[in-house]
This record gives sequence, C-alpha cells and structure tokens, in this order.
Amino acid sequence: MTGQTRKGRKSASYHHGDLKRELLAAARVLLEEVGPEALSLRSVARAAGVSQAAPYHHFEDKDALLAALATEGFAELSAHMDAQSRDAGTSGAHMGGLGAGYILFAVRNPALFRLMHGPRFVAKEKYTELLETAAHSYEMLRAGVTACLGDAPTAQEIDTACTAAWSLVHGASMLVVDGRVQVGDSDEDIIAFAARMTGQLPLRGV
Amino acid sequence: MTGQTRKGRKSASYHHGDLKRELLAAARVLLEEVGPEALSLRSVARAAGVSQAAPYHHFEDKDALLAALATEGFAELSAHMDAQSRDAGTSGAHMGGLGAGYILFAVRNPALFRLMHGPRFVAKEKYTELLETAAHSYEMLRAGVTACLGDAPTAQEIDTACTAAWSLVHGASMLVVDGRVQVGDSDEDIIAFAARMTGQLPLRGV
DNA sequence: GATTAATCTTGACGGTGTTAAGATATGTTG
DNA sequence: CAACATATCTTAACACCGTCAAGATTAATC
Repeated sequence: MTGQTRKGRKSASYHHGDLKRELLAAARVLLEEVGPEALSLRSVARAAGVSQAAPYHHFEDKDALLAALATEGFAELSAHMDAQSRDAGTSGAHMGGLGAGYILFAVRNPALFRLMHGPRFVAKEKYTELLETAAHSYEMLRAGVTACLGDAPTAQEIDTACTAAWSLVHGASMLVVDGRVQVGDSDEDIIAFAARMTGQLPLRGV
Repeated sequence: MTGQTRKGRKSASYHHGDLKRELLAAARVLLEEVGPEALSLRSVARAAGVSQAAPYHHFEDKDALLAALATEGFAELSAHMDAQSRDAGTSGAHMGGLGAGYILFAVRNPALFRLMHGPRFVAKEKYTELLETAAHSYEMLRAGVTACLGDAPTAQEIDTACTAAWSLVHGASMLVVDGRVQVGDSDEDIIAFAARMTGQLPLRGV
C-alpha cells in the first residue's frame, strides 16, 4: 500500500524517472509547512515516496538540496521584482515596484526567504550557482536604484544608495516575515507598504 | 578526569549551585562557535560538565534556553544602542548612534543576532519576556527617530519613518552578517557604515 | 535527625543525517 | 539478443539529537 503507482502515470517502477525535481517540489511544500528548521531530509523522501537514502543519488547532502531550493528562490525573487517593476509604471519609477516585488516574494514564501538568507550558505564557496543567482537579484535592484538617482552621482554615492535601498527593502521584508511589523495580507496592502518604505529614500521619480 | 572540581572553587559537588547561568554562558559561547543551527543542547550540557538531562531542570526544553539567550541578546542590543547614541553627540543626533549600536551588536554577535530574529519564536505567546525585551529595543529606536523628525508630524508619518529606519538598520545588519555587504572589522568602519546608511533617511540633525 | 523537595545521573525511546552493501532497472556494446 | 556496465533505489546500520522516566544524591525544612 505504499505508493502503488508513485506518480499516477506509467507503472510503479523501481526507478523513478524524475526524482530530483520531485524531491525539490516536495521539499518546497514541506518547507513552508513546517519551517526551515524542522524540515528533515527523510520527510522529503517520504513525501516523494522513496526511501531515506534515495536523495543522496541526486544531492550530495541535505545542504545541497536546500541550496538548490534557495537558488530556485533567488531566481523567482528576480522574476517577481521584474514583474512588479514592469507593472509599476512606464517611466523611471521602477524602484517602488522592485521593492514591492521583493517584499511580496518574502511574504508569500517566508520559509524559503529565510532559508535563502539563513546561515547555511554564508561564505561557502561551493554553492557558486546560489551565489551567482543571488548576485543577479542584487544587480537588478542596483540598476533600478542607479536609474532613480539624480544626475552625475559618484560611484560611492551609487554604492551607498544601493546598499541603503537593499537594506531597507530586505529589512522590511524580514520584519514582516518575523511578525514584528504587521501588514495586511492582500497584494495591495503589501505593495502600498513597500511604496511607503521606498518613499523614505531620496530617490527621484518614485 | 571529567571536570574534577567543576568550577575550580569549592569542591566537586553533585549539585552545581549555579547551573542555569553556566548553561547560558556555555550556550552563548558555543552558539557563536558552531552557529545557531548546529548548536545542540547536549553539547551545551557537556560544556557545562553535566549530563544530557540536567538542563531540563532549569529550562522547559531547548527552545526555552534559546529564548533566554535571545532575551539576553535584546537587552544587550538595547544597551549597545544606548551607549552608542550617548557617545554619538550631545544634541539631537542620536539616530546615527542608535543605528551604529544596532549594527555593531549584530556584527559582534552574528549567531545570537540570527537566533534573536530566527523563526523559533515568531508568534509564540509563551515567550512573553522575550517579546517585551525585543519591544523595548524597538521603542528606543522609535524614540530616537521621532526626535529626529521635522515639526508636527502626523502619527502615520512617525510610524512610517520609524518602520523605515528600523528596516534600514535591521536590513543593513542582516546583509553584513550574511556577508552580502562587506564592511571593515573595526568599530570605526562599522560606525561609518552605519552613518552612511542612516544618512540616507530624511531625518533632521543626523 | 527525619522528611520533603530540588537537583543531577543513567538509560531508554523515536527521530535525524549519512554511509555501506546489496538489489533492480536502464543503457550500451558485442 | 545476451552480457556487461552504470545509474538508481532499498535495507540496514552508525552516531547524534531532543526528550522523558526512574533512580541516586544533595539541600532545605520542620
């Protein structure tokens, strides 16, 4: 009675076919259900209908699976920011949209957001793909901020403004995810909150 | 060879005398050594020279010990902010000092800072002391921001400015702790960084 | 000094990450 | 098609973890 036909299609096969993807999907769901601390590799394997040791044929260890999940997260974060900034306005007012996309992603995927910025991957050079994908998210933000700055800023001014904008948006996300700042659940509420926050920065055309 | 006289003073006694405090101290050290995820209650007990079950006579469970640690952390955070804001300047320019204290604390106690804002205690009403101590840290920041605002702000304006300031400082701390933003190790470097960040906010007299 | 309460230890339970050894399917080569 | 090599999955085991129950030892109280 354990699994029967595994995925419904085809027959119950000893080999799974696409276990790697299914493990990631199961982990993604479980992650938000039980939180990043309580997520066990064994429970992921159970959810995917395979034995406890099966994941080790697709990921080096638990951290590697979580790193893949976090990488997925950063890619989605970038996509979210992109989508929201396109919606936000045709002219140079992308900044509020970027922030809204960032915070929206965090609120909709709190456990994943935490995992992405958790202590598991700090300064571990082995997770290069993760680092690159994360860096890309930052580059998006940086481009948006630079476009919103006044004329002829120095490189240092750009740097400071970018780091501050990133800090503001990231901090706001964390505080909301931590429940330390209350915000309504609707997209509109969150977008309005993001606008209020980014509105505090000295940016042009927001 | 296991402990001999436990604390050096008095004799090797079956009863410890001040185990609760020693557990917290040992946990504090281990926390920064191995990180918040890898910290085990058993290792804390070993470091204190007692058996695995001894902590349960002083803390309900592992989370309770960590909550006590986090509470300690918030108290120190408040103290740090207070000290730095007093050093920062006699007039109304406390804001930069508050931020500097916040970030300094985070950088000097990264694992504890993470624990304090980790997912363990979100919306758990049972940790009331933690929540109150944390709230007090926020109130300090709020007072500083309110003092730095222009004349006759509405309650909403105060709220927005406070949340933004908190977000900025908190986010900057997280990004530095995560290694995503590089900053020198000296106090001066960190204080200068904090000043650059808070300088981006539309506050008076900073 | 006897009784009660507090503190600590030993030993066990189920759960976890991880590895080793063996079973089963897929792919390739004659 | 047969034989082999390889990838994938399973079972079993290891040490470690959080936690609890039962018993031993010390401190506090009457």
